[in-house]
Amino acid sequence: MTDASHALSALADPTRRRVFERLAESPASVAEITRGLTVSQPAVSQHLKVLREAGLVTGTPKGASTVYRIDPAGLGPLRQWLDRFWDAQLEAFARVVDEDKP
Amino acid sequence: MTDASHALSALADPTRRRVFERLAESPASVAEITRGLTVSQPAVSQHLKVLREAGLVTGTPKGASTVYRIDPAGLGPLRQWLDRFWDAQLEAFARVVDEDKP
DNA sequence: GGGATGCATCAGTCATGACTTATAATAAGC
DNA sequence: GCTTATTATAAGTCATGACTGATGCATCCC
Repeated sequence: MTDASHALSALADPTRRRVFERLAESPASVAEITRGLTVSQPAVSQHLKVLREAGLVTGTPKGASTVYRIDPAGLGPLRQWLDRFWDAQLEAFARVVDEDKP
Repeated sequence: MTDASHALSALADPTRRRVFERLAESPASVAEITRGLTVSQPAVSQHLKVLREAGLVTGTPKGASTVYRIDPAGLGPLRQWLDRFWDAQLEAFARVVDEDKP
């Protein structure tokens, strides 16, 4: 029902959102991600851990470094959750229209 | 670009999400919302303020009470933001497929 | 008008989490 | 093998924000 909660709380943080947006452009290592930000490397690793546990990104070891990429299925639950309210809104609107009938 | 940030941080909180979900079913007063939860009335008012400032709900005074309802346009930016990554993912996939060609 | 109800704001408490530096662990290159 | 590079974890600090009770302010009803 609300497995979107993980995605929501993960993406609520601005820094974590920037990490996610960075990976949306192309896969990158932790060092590469860190270069684009103003926080330390451990901070980036911690953010990546949260994003990983939320199913939003995946990390695959590549030699000494680890390449992170977006998990395509990660945003699914959030999208679904959002659509529920979209539908609910349409229902509510239909209800109001219905009440206007004699 | 990321006006979705307000919506994200607003919906990241579980209690606030429950308030939002409650209003998705039907408009309600603050007292009615509070009845469905386990937090105090001031807490609900504070959550409603955040949701209001995020453009997710609207409150209209009705006599002594205030009726809150979902703002249909509120989730728009968040949906749009989400779709950006959906598209980016498709692009990335197309790029990979392209690279496989001789 | 006076009491009651419904909501918002104030002030204060407390937990969570975002960040830091330091350090451990693993892999690559000389 | 030893140094260097890359990442993950540990420990600690600090700010933010979610909650509470108390209070102010309207509005309705008698």
